[in-house]
Amino acid sequence: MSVTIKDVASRANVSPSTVSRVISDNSRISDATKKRVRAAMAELNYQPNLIARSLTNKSTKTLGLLLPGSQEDLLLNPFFVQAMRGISSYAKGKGYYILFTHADNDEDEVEVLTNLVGSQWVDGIILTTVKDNDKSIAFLKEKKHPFVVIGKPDDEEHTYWVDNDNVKAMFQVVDLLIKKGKKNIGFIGGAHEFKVTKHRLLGYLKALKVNNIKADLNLIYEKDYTENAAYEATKELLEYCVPDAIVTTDDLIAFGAQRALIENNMGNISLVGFNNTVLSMYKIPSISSVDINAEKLGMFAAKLLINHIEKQKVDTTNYIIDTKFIERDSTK
Amino acid sequence: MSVTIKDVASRANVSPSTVSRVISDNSRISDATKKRVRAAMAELNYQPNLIARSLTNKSTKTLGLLLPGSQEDLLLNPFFVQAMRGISSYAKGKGYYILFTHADNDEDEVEVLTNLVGSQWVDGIILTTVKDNDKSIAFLKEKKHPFVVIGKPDDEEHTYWVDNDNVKAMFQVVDLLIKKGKKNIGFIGGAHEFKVTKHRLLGYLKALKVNNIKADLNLIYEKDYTENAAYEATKELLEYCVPDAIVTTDDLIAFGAQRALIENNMGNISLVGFNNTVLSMYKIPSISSVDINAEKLGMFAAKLLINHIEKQKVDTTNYIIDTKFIERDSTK
DNA sequence: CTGAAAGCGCTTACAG
DNA sequence: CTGAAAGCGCTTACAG
Repeated sequence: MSVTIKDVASRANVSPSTVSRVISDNSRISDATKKRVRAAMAELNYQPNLIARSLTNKSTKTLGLLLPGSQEDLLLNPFFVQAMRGISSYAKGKGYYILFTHADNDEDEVEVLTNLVGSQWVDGIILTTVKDNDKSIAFLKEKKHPFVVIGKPDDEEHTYWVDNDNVKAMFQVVDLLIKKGKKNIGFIGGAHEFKVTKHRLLGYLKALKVNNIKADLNLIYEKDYTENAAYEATKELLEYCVPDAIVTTDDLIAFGAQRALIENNMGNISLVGFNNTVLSMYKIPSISSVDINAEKLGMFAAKLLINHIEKQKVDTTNYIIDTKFIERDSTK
Repeated sequence: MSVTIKDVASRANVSPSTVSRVISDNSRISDATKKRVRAAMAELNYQPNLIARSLTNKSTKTLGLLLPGSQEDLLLNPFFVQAMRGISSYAKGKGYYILFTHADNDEDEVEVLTNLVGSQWVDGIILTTVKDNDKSIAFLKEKKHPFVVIGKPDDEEHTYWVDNDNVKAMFQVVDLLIKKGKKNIGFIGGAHEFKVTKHRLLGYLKALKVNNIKADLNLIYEKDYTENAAYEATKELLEYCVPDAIVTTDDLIAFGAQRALIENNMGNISLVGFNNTVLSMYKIPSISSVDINAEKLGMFAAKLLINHIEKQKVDTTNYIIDTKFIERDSTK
């Protein structure tokens, strides 16, 4: 059916081995032969069969991307698409394909990974969320299968990972609010099981402590990453007290919080989102947020993984991607 | 390194051929042998190497998904993630993997496809947007490579595709608005090059015609699929006249339109979005929208493609996915 | 500088 | 009911 290395060989009057060497631009092949073979390839419109190559090389040049399946709406968070774009761009530049899979639920995740690793489809795997005692990480470590994780894992030393400094990023936000005279600051985060929630909460607590403000657990909520869960949490919070400000771990959460605030005519209470999604800019008032550079997170995840796979000497096991506070009307 | 069919064979004292037949549950193998071989597979934790299998079978059991790269923000539209989820779910159920690639720009698209097809990585390809004289479609047809397209192509008869009935969906929206007494209705769509914009515009025009309202080109805008482009278009529109209602081809566009309306104290003008994204529900006023069932579009795209690849007899070359008008405050 | 041969891990037509 | 052999399309150590 399609043209193979043999067809090229016979057309150029050389052996298949020679054609293969021309493809890899082996220096021991004469220029004359190279020219002839390349002409034949062009005439026949030859493209190497990558499956065959993968089998001999024991490398598929593809990366597996595991998306979370646990929470229905999690995937709708623009973070994932942005990270995917970063991953995809970098991988493409290095000649890698991306295979993407999703888990249906938490238990399913390890099963998906088992199949992926066992089938030998991918050279390495990118995990997009991290939890405490993460089972996927444990599994891949045990299998000694190359992987990288977006988010800070338990074992920072022996895992490849990329992340923002979420503690610091949230610390700066809360510290700034305190400097502006806010004392009573609410915290509305995503589910506690995710490391990212934990780290941002730590930054919040640290800022309070540094500024000698006692933390009040009644001001702290950890729910789902949805607009509605955040709306409900904020209503609860408002029943408890009227805060000076509310910080959140995601713009979607900030949107829900803003809705509750506006409903209670408290639209002027300071509010901060996270991840700086497009729509935060267009809210009324526009919502301050922290740009976490999701695309860059993806790019560096791919970079770290590919370096590792190709056994480049890597001087680090992780990258910390910079964040940036974007101030808008909601904190002015 | 990893365990192969040979290892299983020697452990079970049979030939590799027999092991292979047990894997495919060939009926000519005795139950006793099957049991023995399966035990060996379990003990050794054997999983077939799918790359090797692909090479012999000339089928990779993976589908290529091409995402648009032309417009930076297009991908942030929740539609794509929802469609991806549908594709991924269906494919997973049928034992297919998804390879995803993106084009950097329009010209790049055919090049990406050339590589994908030539490398023989995928059994079929899913295209997620359709334009007039779509080059990607032309290319895949010429190569006779199996593919399916989300959106209605030029050649409806000889292409596999899934789509909503966008003409009808928009017709119903506009017809309803007219029945409610609106006459002067603005239309703000995405870029004209996309079929989907065209079809929704057709539905708009048809509804006007059926109701004997003359179309006014000054009420019609076709810009990018971004909040901001829509905001600008709406401002322009408002300078021209004060409409009774505005229909759009996307929620993101409706968001931008709403912002312009509210700024001009015209928040009470009827407004309709499209694609029914989560946030439309939480806008103030909440925005009516059309649910296009993106996940179902994805599922049926995968279904159609897989049927085609596996040469199931398919009684149709396309599926029309139902839409549903979700009425909210913006049209009450 | 080039070729023949072996091998990657499967599947399947052929033979018994 | 089972096995030996050939083949899928590459790459590379070995030989010359």
